[in-house]
Amino acid sequence: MPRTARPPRDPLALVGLLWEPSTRVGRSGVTIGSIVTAAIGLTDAEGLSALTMRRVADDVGVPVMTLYGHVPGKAELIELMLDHVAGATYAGHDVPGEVGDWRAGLEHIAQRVFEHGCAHAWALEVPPARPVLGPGVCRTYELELAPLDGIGLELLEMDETLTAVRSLATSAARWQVTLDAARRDSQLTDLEWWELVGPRIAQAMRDEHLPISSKVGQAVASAGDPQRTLSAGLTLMLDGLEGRLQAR
Amino acid sequence: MPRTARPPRDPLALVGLLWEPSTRVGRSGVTIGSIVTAAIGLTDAEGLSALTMRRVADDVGVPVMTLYGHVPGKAELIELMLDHVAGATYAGHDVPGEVGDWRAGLEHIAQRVFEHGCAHAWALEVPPARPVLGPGVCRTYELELAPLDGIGLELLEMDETLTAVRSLATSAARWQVTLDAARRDSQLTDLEWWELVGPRIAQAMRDEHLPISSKVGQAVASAGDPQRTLSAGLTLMLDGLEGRLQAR
DNA sequence: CCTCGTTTCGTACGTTGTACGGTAGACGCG
DNA sequence: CGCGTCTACCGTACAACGTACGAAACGAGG
Repeated sequence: MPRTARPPRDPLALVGLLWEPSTRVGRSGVTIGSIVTAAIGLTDAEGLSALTMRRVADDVGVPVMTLYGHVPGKAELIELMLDHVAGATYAGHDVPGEVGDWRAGLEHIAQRVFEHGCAHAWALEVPPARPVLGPGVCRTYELELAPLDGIGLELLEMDETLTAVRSLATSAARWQVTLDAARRDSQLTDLEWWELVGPRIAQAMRDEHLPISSKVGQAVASAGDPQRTLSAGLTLMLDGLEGRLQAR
Repeated sequence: MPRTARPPRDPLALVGLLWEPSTRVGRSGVTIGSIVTAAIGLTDAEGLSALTMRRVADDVGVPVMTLYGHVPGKAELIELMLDHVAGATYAGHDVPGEVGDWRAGLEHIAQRVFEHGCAHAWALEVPPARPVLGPGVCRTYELELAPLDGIGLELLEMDETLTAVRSLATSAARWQVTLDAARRDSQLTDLEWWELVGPRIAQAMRDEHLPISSKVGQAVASAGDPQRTLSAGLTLMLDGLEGRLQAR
C-alpha cells in the first residue's frame, strides 16, 4: 500500500452514499453511477488487482483526481460496487419466493449465489472489512427471506438458515474460482498437474502416515467438484430442516 | 501493486518449498522457518496490510533483499504462512478423532476452525489464489477426516461433509472478524452504531417496502451473532446426516 | 594467495492511493 | 455586459510498496 491504509473514515457518510445515489452531474459529466459502473465492468473483466483509480478514471474519461470529487476513496468505491452487484443477484432470473416451496427456494438461492459469485469472482476476494448495508444487499436479503416466511420458523431461525445456505454457496464459489484461476495461470490440465505434483504428495503421504486422506484424496481428485460438494452439503442441511419442520 | 502482480510462477517449486523446509542457514543466519515465523507473528498482531517485505526483514533483522535468497517472493511467503497456521489448528487442543462420536467430532471441528479463524483473521483475507497443499493442510485434513471414517459414508461423502462443516465455520469466522473490525475502528458500541444508522435504514426499509427483512433484521440486530448462527446451521446439517445414517 | 561459486544486500524503478492547492468554469448581482 | 464569489476540477507531488539488477563480500579448494 502507498500512504494509504485509510479504512472508510466516516461510516455515516458511507451510508448516505449508499442510500442516496446523488445523481449530481458536475462539469466533467461524471456521476457516482458512471464511476461504479465502469469500475464493476473493469473488475469483472480483469480482476480485483486491475481495479486502479487511474484505470477507472481512464475508462470514465476523466483525470484521476476528478473521481475524488464524487467518491471519498477506493475503499468506499469498492463498497458501492459490492452493494451494486449484491443487488443484482436475481436480475434476469426467478426470484426465490416464486420457484416453489421453501426447499426449492433455498436450492434456487444456493444456485444463484454460487453462479453469481463465480461471475463476480472479485467480490469474493475483497477483504471483509465492514458490513455493507446498502439498498442492494437489503433488497436481496428481502427476496431471499421470502421462501422462509410463514413456514413455522422463528425470526432468528430464518436468518440463521439463510446465512447457512449462503455460507455453503459462497464457499463453494470461492473454491470454484480458485480452481479456475489455478487452471488458467498454470496452463496445465488437471491431469497434467496431478502427474507433476501427485508423486511428491503421495510420497509425503506415505512418510507422514496419512491413511484416510490418502484414500479420500484420491476419490476427491478424480470426482470432486465445488458444485457437487455444494449440493451435497445443501441436501444434508435441507434434510435437517425438513425433519425439524415435520416434528413441529 | 508495484511492478508485481507476480502470481507464484512455478507451482512445482512451491510444492518443494512447502514439503522440504530446507533448513539451510546462510551467512546471515536466516532460515525459511525464521522468516515464516516472523511474518506470522507480525501479521497476527497487525493484520495483513502490515505484512510488508520490509517489515518482515526488519523483524528478522536483515535487509529486505536478503529475504529473496530464501523465499521467491511475497506470494510464496503467504502460502507458507497459510500452510503453517493450517497445520496448527489443533495444537494444544483435542484432536477431532478423540472427542467422542462423529457428531461430537464435527462439532469440535467447527468450533476449532471458528476460533482458529478468528485468531488468525488475516488468513481469511488472503485472496484465494491456488489450492495450498502443504504438510500442514494435509495433516489437518487427516485429523478432521478421522471422526467420519468407518461410520458408513462413501469416500466422497466424507469429503463433502467435512467441507460443508468447514464452510459454515469459516464463514462464521469471517463474519465475526468483520464485526470485530467494524467495532474496533468505529469506536462505537453496537447500540450507538444502530442509533446513528438505524433510522436511515429504517426509513429506507419503509420506502423500499421490505416487510420481512424489517422484522427479521430487528431480531438479528438484537440477538444475532456469528457463533450462534454457526451452531444453528451446524445443528441443521448434523441432524440431516444423522437421519441419513439411520436410514442405512 | 588466488580463484570461483554462492549468498548478501544497496540502489533504483515503476506503480499505487491520495493530499494539496492552483485554476477555470458557473452563477448571482449590479 | 462586467465582476466578484463559490465550487468543481485536476496537475503535480509524495510516500510506500514489491522486486530486478548487479556489485560486493564471503567461504572453500587449489
